Amino acid sequence: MSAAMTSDPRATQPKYQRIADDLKREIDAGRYRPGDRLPGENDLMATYGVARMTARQALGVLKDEGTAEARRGVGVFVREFRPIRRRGIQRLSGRSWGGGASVWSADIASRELTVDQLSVAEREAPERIAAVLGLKGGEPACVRSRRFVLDGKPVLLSDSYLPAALVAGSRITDQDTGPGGTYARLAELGHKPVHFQEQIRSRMPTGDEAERLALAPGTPVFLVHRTAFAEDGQVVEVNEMVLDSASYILEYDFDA
Amino acid sequence: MSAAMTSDPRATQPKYQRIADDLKREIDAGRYRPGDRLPGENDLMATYGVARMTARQALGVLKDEGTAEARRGVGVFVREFRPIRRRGIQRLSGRSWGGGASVWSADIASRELTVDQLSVAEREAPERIAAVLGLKGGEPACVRSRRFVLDGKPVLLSDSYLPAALVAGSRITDQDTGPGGTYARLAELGHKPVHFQEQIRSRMPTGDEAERLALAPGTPVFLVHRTAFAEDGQVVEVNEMVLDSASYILEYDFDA
DNA sequence: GATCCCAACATCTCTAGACAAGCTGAAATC
DNA sequence: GATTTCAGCTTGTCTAGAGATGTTGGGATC
Repeated sequence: MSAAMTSDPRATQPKYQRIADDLKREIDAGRYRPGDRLPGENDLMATYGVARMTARQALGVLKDEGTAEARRGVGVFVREFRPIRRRGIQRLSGRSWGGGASVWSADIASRELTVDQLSVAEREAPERIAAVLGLKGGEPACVRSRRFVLDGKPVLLSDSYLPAALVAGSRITDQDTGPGGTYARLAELGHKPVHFQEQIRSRMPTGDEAERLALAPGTPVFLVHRTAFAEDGQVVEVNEMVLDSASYILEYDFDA
Repeated sequence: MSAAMTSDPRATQPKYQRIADDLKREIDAGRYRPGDRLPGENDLMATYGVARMTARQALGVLKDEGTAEARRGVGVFVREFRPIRRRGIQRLSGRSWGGGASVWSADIASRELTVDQLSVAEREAPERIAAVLGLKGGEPACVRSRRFVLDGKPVLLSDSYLPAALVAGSRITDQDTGPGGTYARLAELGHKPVHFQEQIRSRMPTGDEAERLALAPGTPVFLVHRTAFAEDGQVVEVNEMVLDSASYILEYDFDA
């Protein structure tokens, strides 16, 4: 979507998007600095010859992104803290505050974390997963369910879903975790995951979860729902994880 | 139903907001479930007697929140992965952070997250905080404790620690959240935070936390420990937060 | 000098249309 | 029966206005 932006400005791109891009470009170039006033609705109407709603929509893009903020009766201003480039590193560390054993880094290289239960199947995914993966009409998914242990203690349940069509005929189903695991295989198939989104919830475990993770009573679990996107924006994997909150802390780094 | 629309006994609320609230209420009540189709633009125009742009704006509120998604040519649907059951969920995404009205960004700005309890003091910080901040020998920290409410429900407790020497004489202690908040002030003082690290834990709340957040029994809390670094690597702020896990989902985006 | 009022200006809300673009299902065709 | 076409639905984009509401600064008043 954004690829066509720079390469083909003539392509049917909404006016409001073009105006928003122009503004962002000028901000990036330092023409407008944090705290500066941006052209307002009236300015954009005059400059670009568009209607108020269109100018508003353009400014709305910047507002939604957090790049700009409007002060009613005053004007639109560049915000002090612009959106980050979301280049975070994901780490799942065991215990201790200052960062102890990093068991999971960006390249998903696992150290002491090992798999002790594994099942692979091709079947229909739950509705919520299928929707995210873009599977229609009972199209099957490749499902890998795993349990991970750390120092002999089970700490993580993971269900990984991939579109079956994506991995048809490959040996991805046999792959274990590790540097040469799922993601490397996806890359070989031309579907290298380059962007990730994680949603984290917390709740009390179900009876089954408590048993499989050998949880002490009163220990909540993390639910991590990760979506992996390829370069073209396609969802190539959905991973649902249940983590023992007594064994894990989640760590994220990012820049302003 | 439309009778209530015409007269506004309470403060005049925008039509689009009222319509959006109606929809959200019905979703919360289970009248529309995830995956269900919502009334579209035409439906809302007919039901509420508003123009298309107004109906669109109402649906835009749900879209921005992540409650609903529109499929062009098809309709508007309740999302599978809603931020949360109830309406007050926030995204604490990396994206949001940097964009932030100091702390929370665009999302929250449009969603009435307000401070309802505030205390500022200069005192010694707990050991673990003082260590991270690099304070020695009882050097004091500036501590801002806040409780945030969303739609009248308390959802977040926040303790922010800054080296007192860093903010001596400034009015940072008076600042509230918002565009000109703590981070903007730090930037003015030459200690602009540029890098962040977050550690997330989950556990059952203490009695005090449960009371202050009005938690339902069996609801765990998130603990977010955020460290903010300036350009030179110095730690300029430590923020410890307790979040109602029933009201919040944490969301992170990152690239490989 | 201090206070109040107000006009100018900004964003916000809303209208009543219009056409474009994408999806779906049914009818027509092969 | 299988395929293609197309009408009718949907959301997306856009216009040219209008009034409401909030902010600001200057001028008149006290």
